[in-house]
Amino acid sequence: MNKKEKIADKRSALFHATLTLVHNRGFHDAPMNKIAKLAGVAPATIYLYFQNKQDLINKLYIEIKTSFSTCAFKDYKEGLSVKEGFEIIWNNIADYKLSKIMEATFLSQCDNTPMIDEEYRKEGLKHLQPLLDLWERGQEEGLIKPLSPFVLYAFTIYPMSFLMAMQERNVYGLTKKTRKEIFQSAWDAISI
Amino acid sequence: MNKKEKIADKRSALFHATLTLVHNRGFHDAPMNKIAKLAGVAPATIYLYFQNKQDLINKLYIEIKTSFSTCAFKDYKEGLSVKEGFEIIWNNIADYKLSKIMEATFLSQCDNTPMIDEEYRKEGLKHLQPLLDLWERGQEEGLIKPLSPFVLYAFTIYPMSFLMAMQERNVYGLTKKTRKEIFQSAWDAISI
DNA sequence: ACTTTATAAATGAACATTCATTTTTTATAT
DNA sequence: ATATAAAAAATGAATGTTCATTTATAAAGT
Repeated sequence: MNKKEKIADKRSALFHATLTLVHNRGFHDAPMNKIAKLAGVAPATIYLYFQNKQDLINKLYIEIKTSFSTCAFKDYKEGLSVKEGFEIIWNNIADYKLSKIMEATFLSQCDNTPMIDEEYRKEGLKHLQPLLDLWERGQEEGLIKPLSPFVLYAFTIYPMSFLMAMQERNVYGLTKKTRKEIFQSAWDAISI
Repeated sequence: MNKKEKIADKRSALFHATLTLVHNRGFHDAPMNKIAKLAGVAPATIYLYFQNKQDLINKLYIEIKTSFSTCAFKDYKEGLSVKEGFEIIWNNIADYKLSKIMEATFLSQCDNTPMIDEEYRKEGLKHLQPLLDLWERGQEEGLIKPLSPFVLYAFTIYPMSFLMAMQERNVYGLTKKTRKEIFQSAWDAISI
Protein backbone atom coordinates (compact mmCIF):
# COMPACT_ATOMS: atom_id res chain seq x y z
CA MET A 1 0.00 0.00 0.00
CA ASN A 2 1.50 3.33 -1.04
CA LYS A 3 1.40 6.59 0.80
CA LYS A 4 -1.66 8.06 -0.87
CA GLU A 5 -3.64 4.88 -0.34
CA LYS A 6 -2.67 4.83 3.32
CA ILE A 7 -3.83 8.38 3.84
CA ALA A 8 -7.08 7.71 2.04
CA ASP A 9 -7.42 4.61 4.14
CA LYS A 10 -7.12 6.46 7.42
CA ARG A 11 -9.44 9.19 6.24
CA SER A 12 -12.08 6.66 5.40
CA ALA A 13 -11.52 4.79 8.66
CA LEU A 14 -12.24 8.06 10.45
CA PHE A 15 -15.30 8.66 8.29
CA HIS A 16 -16.55 5.19 8.96
CA ALA A 17 -16.04 5.49 12.70
CA THR A 18 -17.81 8.84 12.80
CA LEU A 19 -20.67 7.51 10.74
CA THR A 20 -21.08 4.50 13.01
CA LEU A 21 -21.05 6.55 16.18
CA VAL A 22 -23.41 9.24 14.94
CA HIS A 23 -25.73 6.53 13.66
CA ASN A 24 -25.76 4.63 16.95
CA ARG A 25 -25.57 7.41 19.53
CA GLY A 26 -26.25 10.69 17.73
CA PHE A 27 -24.03 13.66 17.07
CA HIS A 28 -24.39 14.80 20.67
CA ASP A 29 -22.77 11.59 21.88
CA ALA A 30 -19.98 11.03 19.39
CA PRO A 31 -16.83 12.38 21.08
CA MET A 32 -13.52 12.62 19.33
CA ASN A 33 -11.77 10.08 21.54
CA LYS A 34 -14.41 7.47 20.74
CA ILE A 35 -14.13 8.24 17.05
CA ALA A 36 -10.37 7.84 17.33
CA LYS A 37 -10.60 4.56 19.22
CA LEU A 38 -13.10 3.10 16.75
CA ALA A 39 -10.93 4.16 13.82
CA GLY A 40 -7.88 2.65 15.48
CA VAL A 41 -5.87 5.85 15.79
CA ALA A 42 -4.86 8.25 18.53
CA PRO A 43 -7.11 11.26 19.13
CA ALA A 44 -4.40 13.64 18.00
CA THR A 45 -4.20 11.88 14.65
CA ILE A 46 -7.64 13.11 13.70
CA TYR A 47 -6.25 16.63 13.65
CA LEU A 48 -3.74 15.68 11.00
CA TYR A 49 -6.63 14.93 8.67
CA PHE A 50 -9.22 17.48 9.73
CA GLN A 51 -9.08 20.96 11.19
CA ASN A 52 -11.52 20.14 13.98
CA LYS A 53 -14.64 18.16 14.74
CA GLN A 54 -16.93 20.43 12.73
CA ASP A 55 -14.66 20.11 9.72
CA LEU A 56 -14.74 16.32 10.03
CA ILE A 57 -18.53 16.33 10.13
CA ASN A 58 -18.90 18.77 7.24
CA LYS A 59 -16.55 16.76 5.02
CA LEU A 60 -18.21 13.48 5.91
CA TYR A 61 -21.52 15.05 4.95
CA ILE A 62 -20.21 16.00 1.52
CA GLU A 63 -18.63 12.57 1.05
CA ILE A 64 -21.93 10.84 1.76
CA LYS A 65 -24.03 13.25 -0.29
CA THR A 66 -21.73 12.53 -3.20
CA SER A 67 -21.95 8.76 -2.87
CA PHE A 68 -25.71 9.11 -2.49
CA SER A 69 -26.16 10.98 -5.72
CA THR A 70 -23.78 8.69 -7.58
CA CYS A 71 -26.09 5.85 -6.55
CA ALA A 72 -29.19 7.87 -7.36
CA PHE A 73 -28.26 8.33 -11.00
CA LYS A 74 -26.78 4.93 -11.72
CA ASP A 75 -28.08 3.62 -15.07
CA TYR A 76 -29.90 6.88 -15.70
CA LYS A 77 -29.62 8.48 -19.11
CA GLU A 78 -31.32 11.56 -20.48
CA GLY A 79 -32.83 9.71 -23.41
CA LEU A 80 -35.40 7.82 -21.34
CA SER A 81 -39.03 8.76 -21.01
CA VAL A 82 -39.91 10.83 -17.99
CA LYS A 83 -41.64 8.03 -16.17
CA GLU A 84 -38.94 5.47 -16.99
CA GLY A 85 -36.22 7.85 -15.89
CA PHE A 86 -38.02 8.75 -12.73
CA GLU A 87 -38.64 5.11 -11.87
CA ILE A 88 -34.95 4.31 -12.25
CA ILE A 89 -33.88 7.18 -10.05
CA TRP A 90 -36.58 6.48 -7.49
CA ASN A 91 -35.57 2.84 -7.23
CA ASN A 92 -31.90 3.73 -6.95
CA ILE A 93 -32.69 6.04 -4.07
CA ALA A 94 -34.90 3.43 -2.44
CA ASP A 95 -32.06 0.91 -2.73
CA TYR A 96 -29.67 3.35 -1.16
CA LYS A 97 -31.94 4.28 1.73
CA LEU A 98 -32.79 0.67 2.49
CA SER A 99 -29.34 -0.84 2.18
CA LYS A 100 -26.94 1.91 3.26
CA ILE A 101 -28.66 2.38 6.58
CA MET A 102 -25.92 4.23 8.43
CA GLU A 103 -25.41 6.65 5.59
CA ALA A 104 -29.12 7.28 5.23
CA THR A 105 -29.72 7.91 8.92
CA PHE A 106 -26.66 10.14 9.03
CA LEU A 107 -28.08 12.24 6.21
CA SER A 108 -31.42 12.41 8.00
CA GLN A 109 -29.71 13.69 11.12
CA CYS A 110 -27.80 16.26 9.10
CA ASP A 111 -30.96 17.45 7.39
CA ASN A 112 -32.96 17.71 10.60
CA THR A 113 -30.51 19.29 13.02
CA PRO A 114 -28.18 22.30 12.85
CA MET A 115 -25.07 20.12 12.80
CA ILE A 116 -23.82 21.01 9.30
CA ASP A 117 -22.48 24.45 8.39
CA GLU A 118 -24.77 26.22 5.96
CA GLU A 119 -22.04 26.45 3.33
CA TYR A 120 -21.70 22.68 3.14
CA ARG A 121 -25.43 22.13 3.28
CA LYS A 122 -25.85 24.26 0.18
CA GLU A 123 -23.05 22.37 -1.53
CA GLY A 124 -24.81 19.08 -0.80
CA LEU A 125 -28.02 20.32 -2.36
CA LYS A 126 -26.57 20.72 -5.85
CA HIS A 127 -26.19 17.01 -6.53
CA LEU A 128 -29.82 16.40 -7.35
CA GLN A 129 -29.99 18.61 -10.43
CA PRO A 130 -30.62 15.86 -13.01
CA LEU A 131 -33.78 14.87 -11.15
CA LEU A 132 -35.00 18.47 -11.14
CA ASP A 133 -34.31 18.67 -14.86
CA LEU A 134 -36.26 15.49 -15.45
CA TRP A 135 -39.22 16.83 -13.50
CA GLU A 136 -39.13 20.05 -15.48
CA ARG A 137 -39.26 18.10 -18.70
CA GLY A 138 -42.16 16.08 -17.30
CA GLN A 139 -43.99 19.31 -16.59
CA GLU A 140 -43.37 20.58 -20.11
CA GLU A 141 -44.74 17.32 -21.46
CA GLY A 142 -47.84 17.73 -19.29
CA LEU A 143 -47.15 14.56 -17.31
CA ILE A 144 -46.20 16.04 -13.96
CA LYS A 145 -48.15 18.54 -11.90
CA PRO A 146 -46.86 22.13 -12.07
CA LEU A 147 -45.59 22.10 -8.48
CA SER A 148 -42.34 23.38 -7.01
CA PRO A 149 -39.52 20.80 -7.08
CA PHE A 150 -39.54 20.97 -3.29
CA VAL A 151 -43.08 19.66 -3.28
CA LEU A 152 -42.28 16.96 -5.83
CA TYR A 153 -39.34 15.89 -3.69
CA ALA A 154 -41.41 15.98 -0.51
CA PHE A 155 -43.99 13.59 -1.97
CA THR A 156 -41.77 11.14 -3.81
CA ILE A 157 -38.29 10.93 -2.32
CA TYR A 158 -38.71 12.19 1.22
CA PRO A 159 -41.30 9.57 2.23
CA MET A 160 -38.65 6.91 1.82
CA SER A 161 -36.64 8.44 4.64
CA PHE A 162 -39.55 7.77 6.93
CA LEU A 163 -40.01 4.21 5.73
CA MET A 164 -36.31 3.59 6.11
CA ALA A 165 -36.44 4.80 9.72
CA MET A 166 -39.42 2.58 10.44
CA GLN A 167 -37.68 -0.36 8.84
CA GLU A 168 -34.64 0.38 10.98
CA ARG A 169 -36.77 0.38 14.13
CA ASN A 170 -38.19 -3.01 13.11
CA VAL A 171 -41.69 -1.66 13.21
CA TYR A 172 -42.35 -2.00 9.51
CA GLY A 173 -40.88 -4.27 6.86
CA LEU A 174 -40.65 -3.42 3.19
CA THR A 175 -41.01 -6.28 0.71
CA LYS A 176 -40.40 -6.53 -3.02
CA LYS A 177 -44.12 -6.52 -3.68
CA THR A 178 -44.96 -3.44 -1.62
CA ARG A 179 -42.03 -1.66 -3.24
CA LYS A 180 -43.98 -1.51 -6.51
CA GLU A 181 -47.07 -0.22 -4.74
CA ILE A 182 -45.08 2.45 -3.00
CA PHE A 183 -43.58 3.67 -6.23
CA GLN A 184 -47.11 3.88 -7.57
CA SER A 185 -48.08 6.15 -4.66
CA ALA A 186 -45.13 8.40 -5.34
CA TRP A 187 -46.05 8.62 -8.99
CA ASP A 188 -49.74 9.20 -8.24
CA ALA A 189 -48.82 12.08 -5.96
CA ILE A 190 -47.04 14.05 -8.66
CA SER A 191 -48.47 12.91 -11.98
CA ILE A 192 -51.42 14.58 -13.64
CA MET B 1 -50.49 33.61 41.20
CA ASN B 2 -50.84 30.59 43.48
CA LYS B 3 -48.31 27.90 44.15
CA LYS B 4 -49.44 25.41 41.53
CA GLU B 5 -49.54 28.05 38.85
CA LYS B 6 -46.05 29.17 39.78
CA ILE B 7 -44.68 25.67 39.49
CA ALA B 8 -46.41 25.14 36.17
CA ASP B 9 -45.03 28.48 35.08
CA LYS B 10 -41.45 27.56 35.82
CA ARG B 11 -41.85 24.16 34.22
CA SER B 12 -43.10 25.72 31.05
CA ALA B 13 -40.39 28.39 31.12
CA LEU B 14 -37.86 25.56 31.21
CA PHE B 15 -39.65 23.75 28.41
CA HIS B 16 -39.73 26.88 26.34
CA ALA B 17 -36.07 27.61 26.90
CA THR B 18 -35.09 24.05 26.00
CA LEU B 19 -37.25 24.15 22.92
CA THR B 20 -35.71 27.42 21.77
CA LEU B 21 -32.16 26.24 22.28
CA VAL B 22 -32.62 22.86 20.66
CA HIS B 23 -34.35 24.57 17.76
CA ASN B 24 -31.60 27.14 17.26
CA ARG B 25 -28.46 25.17 18.08
CA GLY B 26 -29.41 21.51 18.23
CA PHE B 27 -29.48 19.06 21.10
CA HIS B 28 -25.71 18.76 20.99
CA ASP B 29 -25.37 22.45 21.82
CA ALA B 30 -28.09 23.03 24.38
CA PRO B 31 -26.31 22.90 27.75
CA MET B 32 -28.11 23.06 31.06
CA ASN B 33 -26.65 26.39 32.13
CA LYS B 34 -27.88 28.04 28.93
CA ILE B 35 -31.32 26.50 29.40
CA ALA B 36 -31.35 27.85 32.96
CA LYS B 37 -30.25 31.32 31.94
CA LEU B 38 -32.83 31.53 29.17
CA ALA B 39 -35.55 30.34 31.53
CA GLY B 40 -34.46 32.87 34.13
CA VAL B 41 -33.52 30.42 36.84
CA ALA B 42 -30.37 29.03 38.40
CA PRO B 43 -29.00 25.80 36.92
CA ALA B 44 -29.66 23.91 40.13
CA THR B 45 -33.33 24.84 39.95
CA ILE B 46 -33.80 22.64 36.90
CA TYR B 47 -33.11 19.66 39.11
CA LEU B 48 -36.05 20.53 41.33
CA TYR B 49 -38.32 20.01 38.35
CA PHE B 50 -36.57 17.24 36.44
CA GLN B 51 -34.39 14.33 37.43
CA ASN B 52 -31.74 15.15 34.87
CA LYS B 53 -31.27 16.45 31.36
CA GLN B 54 -32.56 13.32 29.69
CA ASP B 55 -35.71 13.45 31.80
CA LEU B 56 -36.25 17.07 30.81
CA ILE B 57 -35.94 16.20 27.14
CA ASN B 58 -38.16 13.13 27.37
CA LYS B 59 -40.90 15.05 29.17
CA LEU B 60 -40.70 17.95 26.76
CA TYR B 61 -41.08 15.46 23.94
CA ILE B 62 -44.28 14.06 25.45
CA GLU B 63 -45.61 17.56 26.14
CA ILE B 64 -45.13 18.57 22.53
CA LYS B 65 -46.42 15.33 21.08
CA THR B 66 -49.57 15.84 23.13
CA SER B 67 -50.09 19.42 22.01
CA PHE B 68 -49.44 18.30 18.45
CA SER B 69 -52.13 15.66 18.47
CA THR B 70 -54.57 17.96 20.23
CA CYS B 71 -54.11 20.33 17.31
CA ALA B 72 -54.25 17.51 14.79
CA PHE B 73 -57.73 16.42 15.80
CA LYS B 74 -59.30 19.80 16.44
CA ASP B 75 -62.81 19.94 14.87
CA TYR B 76 -62.55 16.30 13.89
CA LYS B 77 -65.52 14.05 14.58
CA GLU B 78 -66.05 10.42 13.65
CA GLY B 79 -69.25 11.14 11.76
CA LEU B 80 -67.52 12.80 8.81
CA SER B 81 -66.79 11.15 5.51
CA VAL B 82 -63.32 9.71 5.13
CA LYS B 83 -62.12 12.39 2.76
CA GLU B 84 -63.66 15.23 4.78
CA GLY B 85 -62.19 13.88 7.99
CA PHE B 86 -58.81 13.35 6.44
CA GLU B 87 -58.78 16.85 4.98
CA ILE B 88 -59.52 18.38 8.37
CA ILE B 89 -56.77 16.43 10.10
CA TRP B 90 -54.30 17.06 7.30
CA ASN B 91 -54.96 20.80 7.40
CA ASN B 92 -54.66 20.88 11.17
CA ILE B 93 -51.30 19.19 10.96
CA ALA B 94 -50.21 21.52 8.18
CA ASP B 95 -51.22 24.49 10.33
CA TYR B 96 -49.25 23.12 13.24
CA LYS B 97 -46.11 22.40 11.23
CA LEU B 98 -46.16 25.77 9.54
CA SER B 99 -46.99 27.95 12.54
CA LYS B 100 -45.45 26.16 15.52
CA ILE B 101 -42.02 26.10 13.94
CA MET B 102 -39.95 25.45 17.04
CA GLU B 103 -42.18 22.62 18.14
CA ALA B 104 -42.19 21.07 14.70
CA THR B 105 -38.42 21.20 14.25
CA PHE B 106 -37.96 19.85 17.75
CA LEU B 107 -40.14 16.86 16.90
CA SER B 108 -38.18 16.34 13.69
CA GLN B 109 -34.94 16.27 15.64
CA CYS B 110 -36.43 13.83 18.13
CA ASP B 111 -37.63 11.55 15.37
CA ASN B 112 -34.34 11.60 13.48
CA THR B 113 -31.74 11.27 16.23
CA PRO B 114 -31.37 8.94 19.21
CA MET B 115 -32.09 11.72 21.70
CA ILE B 116 -35.34 10.34 23.14
CA ASP B 117 -35.52 7.21 25.25
CA GLU B 118 -37.33 4.39 23.47
CA GLU B 119 -39.98 4.21 26.18
CA TYR B 120 -41.06 7.80 25.59
CA ARG B 121 -40.82 7.48 21.84
CA LYS B 122 -43.33 4.63 21.95
CA GLU B 123 -45.59 6.66 24.20
CA GLY B 124 -45.56 9.53 21.70
CA LEU B 125 -46.59 7.22 18.87
CA LYS B 126 -49.96 6.36 20.37
CA HIS B 127 -51.51 9.78 19.88
CA LEU B 128 -52.25 9.31 16.20
CA GLN B 129 -54.71 6.45 16.59
CA PRO B 130 -57.84 8.31 15.32
CA LEU B 131 -56.09 8.94 12.01
CA LEU B 132 -55.17 5.27 11.70
CA ASP B 133 -58.78 4.35 12.42
CA LEU B 134 -59.98 6.76 9.76
CA TRP B 135 -57.62 5.27 7.22
CA GLU B 136 -58.80 1.78 8.08
CA ARG B 137 -62.38 2.84 7.49
CA GLY B 138 -61.33 4.39 4.19
CA GLN B 139 -59.78 1.09 3.17
CA GLU B 140 -62.94 -0.80 4.10
CA GLU B 141 -64.94 1.63 1.99
CA GLY B 142 -62.59 1.05 -0.93
CA LEU B 143 -61.43 4.67 -1.02
CA ILE B 144 -57.89 4.26 0.24
CA LYS B 145 -55.21 1.95 -1.06
CA PRO B 146 -54.61 -1.16 1.04
CA LEU B 147 -51.20 0.02 2.25
CA SER B 148 -49.63 -0.10 5.70
CA PRO B 149 -50.45 2.96 7.84
CA PHE B 150 -46.72 3.71 7.84
CA VAL B 151 -46.85 4.12 4.09
CA LEU B 152 -49.98 6.25 4.26
CA TYR B 153 -48.31 8.45 6.83
CA ALA B 154 -45.09 8.64 4.83
CA PHE B 155 -46.92 9.94 1.76
CA THR B 156 -49.39 12.33 3.36
CA ILE B 157 -48.17 13.70 6.69
CA TYR B 158 -44.42 13.26 6.55
CA PRO B 159 -43.90 15.36 3.40
CA MET B 160 -45.05 18.40 5.36
CA SER B 161 -42.05 18.08 7.66
CA PHE B 162 -39.85 18.58 4.66
CA LEU B 163 -41.81 21.56 3.36
CA MET B 164 -41.75 23.08 6.82
CA ALA B 165 -37.98 22.75 6.97
CA MET B 166 -37.64 24.34 3.52
CA GLN B 167 -39.96 27.14 4.53
CA GLU B 168 -37.86 27.64 7.65
CA ARG B 169 -34.69 27.89 5.57
CA ASN B 170 -36.37 30.51 3.40
CA VAL B 171 -35.78 28.45 0.32
CA TYR B 172 -39.42 27.75 -0.39
CA GLY B 173 -42.61 29.61 0.52
CA LEU B 174 -45.99 28.00 0.96
CA THR B 175 -49.04 30.02 -0.06
CA LYS B 176 -52.75 29.51 0.51
CA LYS B 177 -53.20 28.50 -3.09
CA THR B 178 -50.47 25.88 -3.22
CA ARG B 179 -51.78 24.51 0.05
CA LYS B 180 -54.84 23.12 -1.79
CA GLU B 181 -52.66 21.62 -4.49
CA ILE B 182 -50.45 19.97 -1.93
CA PHE B 183 -53.38 18.40 -0.18
CA GLN B 184 -54.45 17.05 -3.54
CA SER B 185 -51.04 15.39 -3.97
CA ALA B 186 -51.34 13.79 -0.55
CA TRP B 187 -54.79 12.49 -1.40
CA ASP B 188 -53.74 11.28 -4.83
CA ALA B 189 -50.90 9.32 -3.28
CA ILE B 190 -53.14 7.22 -1.07
CA SER B 191 -56.56 7.18 -2.71
CA ILE B 192 -57.65 4.52 -5.17
C1' DA C 1 -40.98 27.62 63.65
C1' DC C 2 -40.99 24.89 59.76
C1' DT C 3 -41.16 23.46 55.14
C1' DT C 4 -40.55 24.42 50.47
C1' DT C 5 -38.15 26.65 46.80
C1' DA C 6 -34.19 28.70 45.06
C1' DT C 7 -29.59 29.73 44.67
C1' DA C 8 -24.35 30.46 44.23
C1' DA C 9 -20.58 28.02 44.45
C1' DA C 10 -18.30 23.70 44.21
C1' DT C 11 -17.31 19.17 42.11
C1' DG C 12 -15.56 15.86 39.21
C1' DA C 13 -16.02 13.96 34.79
C1' DA C 14 -15.96 14.55 29.86
C1' DC C 15 -14.70 17.18 26.25
C1' DA C 16 -12.04 19.18 22.04
C1' DT C 17 -7.70 20.39 21.12
C1' DT C 18 -2.49 21.00 21.58
C1' DC C 19 2.25 19.77 22.60
C1' DA C 20 6.54 17.43 23.19
C1' DT C 21 8.21 13.09 21.63
C1' DT C 22 8.57 8.90 19.30
C1' DT C 23 7.93 5.97 15.33
C1' DT C 24 7.73 5.22 10.58
C1' DT C 25 8.66 6.40 5.95
C1' DT C 26 11.36 8.41 2.36
C1' DA C 27 15.44 10.03 0.21
C1' DT C 28 20.32 9.93 -0.18
C1' DA C 29 24.88 8.24 0.03
C1' DT C 30 27.81 4.46 0.25
C1' DA D 1 21.67 -3.96 -0.69
C1' DT D 2 22.79 -1.07 3.68
C1' DA D 3 23.39 2.70 6.55
C1' DT D 4 22.07 7.23 7.60
C1' DA D 5 19.92 11.59 7.68
C1' DA D 6 15.86 14.28 6.91
C1' DA D 7 10.91 14.53 6.74
C1' DA D 8 6.39 13.02 7.70
C1' DA D 9 3.04 10.73 10.39
C1' DA D 10 1.46 9.23 14.64
C1' DT D 11 1.12 9.25 19.42
C1' DG D 12 0.27 9.56 24.76
C1' DA D 13 -0.07 12.68 27.87
C1' DA D 14 -1.22 17.24 29.01
C1' DT D 15 -4.25 21.60 28.70
C1' DG D 16 -7.82 24.46 29.61
C1' DT D 17 -12.59 24.53 29.07
C1' DT D 18 -17.28 23.14 29.35
C1' DC D 19 -20.43 20.14 31.05
C1' DA D 20 -24.15 17.95 34.11
C1' DT D 21 -24.93 17.46 38.62
C1' DT D 22 -24.45 18.11 43.89
C1' DT D 23 -23.97 20.57 48.15
C1' DA D 24 -24.40 23.90 51.59
C1' DT D 25 -26.86 27.89 52.45
C1' DA D 26 -30.27 31.38 52.11
C1' DA D 27 -34.84 33.27 51.05
C1' DA D 28 -39.82 32.80 50.76
C1' DG D 29 -44.07 30.91 51.89
C1' DT D 30 -47.24 28.81 55.29
